[in-house]
Order: sequence, then structure tokens, then C-alpha cells
Amino acid sequence: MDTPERSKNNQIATSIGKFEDSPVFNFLNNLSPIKPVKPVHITQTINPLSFASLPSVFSSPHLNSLRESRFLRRHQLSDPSKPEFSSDDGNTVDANNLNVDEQKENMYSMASESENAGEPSYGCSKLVVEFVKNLNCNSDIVDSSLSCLKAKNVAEYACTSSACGPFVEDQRSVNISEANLEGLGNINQHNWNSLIADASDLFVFEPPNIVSYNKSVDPATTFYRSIKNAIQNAQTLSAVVCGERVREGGEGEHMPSQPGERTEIIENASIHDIVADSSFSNSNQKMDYENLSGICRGMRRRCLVFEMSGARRKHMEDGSASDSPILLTSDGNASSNQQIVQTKSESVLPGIGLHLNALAATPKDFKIVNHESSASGRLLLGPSSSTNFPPPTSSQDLFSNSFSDYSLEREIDTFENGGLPMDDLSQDSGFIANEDINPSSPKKRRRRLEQAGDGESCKRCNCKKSKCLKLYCECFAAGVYCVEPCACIDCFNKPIHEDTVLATRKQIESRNPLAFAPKVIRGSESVSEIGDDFTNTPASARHKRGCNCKKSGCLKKYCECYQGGVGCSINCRCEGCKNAFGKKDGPGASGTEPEYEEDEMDITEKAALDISLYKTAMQDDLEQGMESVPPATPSRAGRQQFQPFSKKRPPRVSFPSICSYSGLSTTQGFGKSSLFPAPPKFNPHFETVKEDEMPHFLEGGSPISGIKSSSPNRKRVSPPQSFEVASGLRSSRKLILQSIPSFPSLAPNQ
DNA sequence: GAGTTTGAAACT
DNA sequence: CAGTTTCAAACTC
Repeated sequence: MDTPERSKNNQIATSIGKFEDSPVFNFLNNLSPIKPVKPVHITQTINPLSFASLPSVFSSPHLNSLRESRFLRRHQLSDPSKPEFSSDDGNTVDANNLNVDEQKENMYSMASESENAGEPSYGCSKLVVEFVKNLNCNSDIVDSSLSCLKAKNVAEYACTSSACGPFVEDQRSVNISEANLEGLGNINQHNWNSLIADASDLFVFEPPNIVSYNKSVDPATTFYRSIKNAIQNAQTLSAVVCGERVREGGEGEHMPSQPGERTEIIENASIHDIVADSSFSNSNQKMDYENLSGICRGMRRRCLVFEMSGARRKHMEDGSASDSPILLTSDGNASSNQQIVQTKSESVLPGIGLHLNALAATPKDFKIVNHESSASGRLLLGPSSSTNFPPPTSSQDLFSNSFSDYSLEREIDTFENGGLPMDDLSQDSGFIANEDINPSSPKKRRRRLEQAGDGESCKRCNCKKSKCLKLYCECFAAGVYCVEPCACIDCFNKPIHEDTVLATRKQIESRNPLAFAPKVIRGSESVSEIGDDFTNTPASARHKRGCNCKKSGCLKKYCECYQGGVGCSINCRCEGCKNAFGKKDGPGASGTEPEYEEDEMDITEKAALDISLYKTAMQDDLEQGMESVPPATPSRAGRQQFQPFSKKRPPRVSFPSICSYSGLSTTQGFGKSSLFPAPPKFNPHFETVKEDEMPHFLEGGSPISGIKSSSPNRKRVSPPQSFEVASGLRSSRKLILQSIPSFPSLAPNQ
């Protein structure tokens, strides 16, 4: 019954409510972190301040629903028992149906209410704002706004999950993240969403026990701590995923099945362990795993060293976690904490090796590898770079670095997959199921990939019987692990089978030392010489062994010469050669070619002995600010040569620069394709990398050099700036420099 | 998407 | 080294 007294109270309450809703009250709230009487109202007031403005800043017309759905899905799965959550007032709220504002309000309301007497959410929001402001939003590769957004989202998430309240329910976090996503709204590019989601995922690992809600703790401290921990957790997991042991002494290897439980653990666990762990089957964790794997993926794939990887693997298997695996880099100094950053650095320095077989340099490389592969990413034969990169000095550095790298990978991944990162992610986990489980429509996949981004970015195979351990396999031949885009079956070309891969490789090399060497050797002038007459390549550019075409007339990609964008030479045994790049007996086919083999061999050997030289060159290049350009290593030059065509369609200038870290890719992007009409879908420039391979003989006035200069087809075309700049450098460096020019043009989505 | 063609790789 | 087989990419329908 309503008594007069109660009515009076109601009136008072109402008036208070009005007061609180007033602009003045809101203003006051904004000015002071002091916890208001009614947390709920406060939070409501704060919300708009904290997030309302974001959307406008990062507004973009497209919001990736896919990501969102994924995000939701993931978390929902994480806690099926809580498809909905109830607000304190007992009203059931469907998180998925709430509009953004409602979600935000609910989220924050709950957050505030959940704190018994803790920090006002306001303080948290403010902190976040400050944090975000201070974040370094500059990203070398990734759009700065993207980084900002990520950081922002992360910060918000962290704040919500830890500083602003007990990290108890994933659902809540999810909602917040969702809300943020939407609030940030319209972030252009699907990648953003993925990045955001990923960033949030990372923090999902924040276990309550690590960052337990402590009201007595300074919000700032808590906040930063949470971020730090989150990063560490992410690193840990990523390290594990990548086959790296991060922490010592840990025994727990299980993946927590409870949302708030995740994190710890994963100490000595290897990828295998994780995968095998039944708990890991939990979709939630899988997602996390995948996300993290994505991180590793990119990193690893960029620079794998067969030899090194082998050693690394031993560590893993031994469980002797003692040393942090030398993952990505040959740099044994890499510590778990440094890993992410280092990886990044490595991206800069793809790897030095004898046979980096092209691929390494291909844009594909850059691309991500499926998680598994990611586990070791690309393999680069031969010694790896020992270049050391200074570890991050602060968590913040680590934070930004890792994300930068991560985001980059993500971007690439997404791009290459036609904007369907999810698919890949699912396959990433392929580590587990991988192709075997999803051998379905390899062709389909291939096409998709081809369409997606030219597919040039990465080696992708479709092996069914070779186990990807034969040269039939493009990935293997390229010296890289198979990756998610691959549709191979019973693939052994994976990090987990490193031993096998290495052994097989050795075997093959013992049979043919040049088996993994570049198939196409291109002279330094190849690029510029071609000029208008694309029908003939310079004499200096030829297929190592020559082709043996009988029916294709060397006019199809069946022909390795054609595929490699070079003319046939005297080495070819082809019949009815019509190679558009130069017929066997045409002007381009120099009778002196035979000497090639000899030189080539020489080069390879020299390269092997001259690793240190490369390192030095690379460092020099780095110092010159050419980080983004992969070092031209002899090995790298290798496979690429013929890669240009290989597989996929001609490289397009439009290819994202990110993806083209390899000299090859860069070259591809060079954009000269226009000079080459139809057949040569690819840009002969790619081959430039080749040069690297044979710098010595080219420079030494070898027969080939001579040939080049005298090539009848030769048409001097003023080289791009970069070329000119490089002209005075050693061949190896020259290559590196050359690739630079293309870089700009490769800007993603340009 | 399935089937065919092709030529390199692998094998004998 | 030559011939044959196997293989996977390229290609066609």
C-alpha cells in the first residue's frame, strides 16, 4: 500500500534522480572521480563521455559483422550457461539485442554496481581516456588509427575487466567489448573489427587471480597491471602456440576451461600439448588459441630457419625449457618477452639463408601462416640472421609492438583471405585438424585465394600424396612450411614435423644441391632491360635448368621458364618453343648460357660462405631505414624467381605492401606489370631478387655479365629512383634497395 | 567443380 | 643417363 510517507520518499527519490540527470550533475561527475551515491547514474553519465566520441573519430561506414558475430559467438560459447545476464535489478537483459547504448549502460552499470565499494567506474573511464591519449598510436605499417583503436579498446576492456570491477564474467566483458565495437562503430575495414576483437581476446586471458579485483588498489595501478598481465599472458600463450616455452617451472599445461580461469597454465606446454588437451577443445579457448596463433603465425612465418627450427624443436620436445627457443630469429637472445617484438624485427629481416628459396621473400611469406605453420612460420634455409634487436624496454613498448605486429599480420591475413579471416582462423587451428580434416575443395580454396589477393602472397599447395615433403610441393620447395591456405593432405611440412622436414630436405639436397635453389636466375639488368619488348628477357635471366616442354610451346605456366617470366635458353629441351619471353633459339638465348650452371653453383656456395656479409648488409640497410624491405638473401632469391608466376596470378601492384615484405613481392608491386601485356602476368621484376643470388658472378664480370651488356634485346630504361640509388651498391644490397620503390605502390587497398 | 593436360620430380 | 611413374599445378569444360 502506498502510504503518504512512501509517496514522499518516492518524490524525494524522483527529485534526486532528476537532479542526477541534470547537466550540472553530470558535469560534476565528470570533474570528480569521487564515487557518487548512485553508481549507476554515474556510469551512465560517464559512458557518453568515455565512449560516445569515439565513433566519430574512427567512424567508418563498414562494420564487420562477421567479426562481431565471431566475437559474440566466442564469448557466448565460453559461457553457455549465461546466454543472458541479469542486471542487478533483476531484469534480464539480452546482451545481443541491446542497442549499443543500452549495452554500454548496462555494462557499466553492472560494473559499477559490482564494486562493493571500489573505484568508481568513472575513475576507470578517465584512466582509460588518459591511457589512450598517451598511447603511441604511430604504427609503422598499420594505420595509426587502427593502433589507436586497438589500444583504446584494449584499454577499455582491461579497465572494465579489472580496474573497474571484478573480472568475473566473460559475458560482461564481451558485452563491453561489443559495445565498444559498435560504439567505435563503423570502423572502416573489417580488419579493425578483427583487430579489436583480437585485442580483446588477448585480455580475456586476464585471470581474476592475477588481477584480482582489489578495491583498495589504485585504479591506475590496477589498470596498468592488468594490461601488463594481459600482454604477458598473450605472450605466453603465443609462445606456446609457437612452440616456445615461455616460463619455467610451470607444470600446468591445461587450458582452463572457465573464462576467468584461463591464463596461467601453459607453461611448458607445447602446441601439441595444447592441442591435445581436451580442454582446449573448448571453442572459447580455441578461439583464443587461434587468435594468438595468428600472432605467432605472422611472426614465425616470416623467418624460419630450418636448421634453427630443428634445434628449437628439440627444446620444445625436451621440455627443457630452459632456454627460450630461438624462435623466429636465429637470435638466440630472444627471450619470451622479447619474442613478439623480435618477431617484428624479424619481419624486417626475413632471414638469411642459403636457400631462402624465394618464397621467403615472397609477399606470401609475409602473409601469415596458418597457425601451425605459424608455429614456425616460414622456414628459411641456411643460417639465420643473428641480428639482435633490442627488446622492448617497457610493457608499453611491448604492448604497442606486439599489437602492431599482430595487427599487421591480421591485416594481411584478412586481406589475403578475401576479408574472411574467420575462415582462416578456423583453419589456423588447422594445426590440429588442418588440411586433413578439411581437404575439401582445394581448388575452391585456391581460387578463393587467388581471387582474394592474387594469391601471390603466399605459397599454397594442394598436395595429396607427397605429404608436402617433395619438391612437388611448392611450399616445401620454397622452403616454407605449409600454411593454412594450403589444402594439402597428410601434410608433414609443418613445424611439428620439423625433424622430418629437415631430414627430407637434406636428403633431397644431397641428391641435388640446387634442388632448393632458385630456378630462375635473372641478371641485374633484367628488370630494366626488358623495356617495351617484353617478349624477350635479357640473356642474363634464364631458368636454371631449362624447361622440357613438349606441348605447351612454353606458352603456359606449365613451362617453368614462362612461369618464371624468362625466356627459354639453350639449356631448354623444349620443343616448339614459343616462349613469349624469349625463344630458345631466339636472340635471348645465348649460347653462353651453359656457363650458367657453373656460376650458379659457385654462387650458391659463396652465398653459403658469405652469410656474415649478408648480415652486415642487412644491418646496414636497416640502419638506413629500410626495415620494411626484406633483406635480399641468396636463398631468398631462389624460389621467388619463379614464383612470380608460380602459382598465382600475376602479382598486382595493388597487393598490400604489408604483404610484400619480400623483395620479390615488392618488386612485383613495382607496378611494371603494365609493361607486360597479358601472358606475363607477372612482373619480370620479381626476378630482380635473383640477382641477389648471383651477385658474385654477376659482378665479377662473369660470362653472364658480359652477355647482359651485349644483349641485343637490351633496351635501357631509366630505372626507378630506387634503382639508381642502389646502383652503386653491392648486388645484395642493391636488391634490397630496389625493392623499396615498389613498396609505396603496394600500399594495401591502394 | 570435376576432369584433363602438362611437365617437373621422383623412381627404377 | 634414360625411361617410366608419380605428382600436383595449370588448364579446360
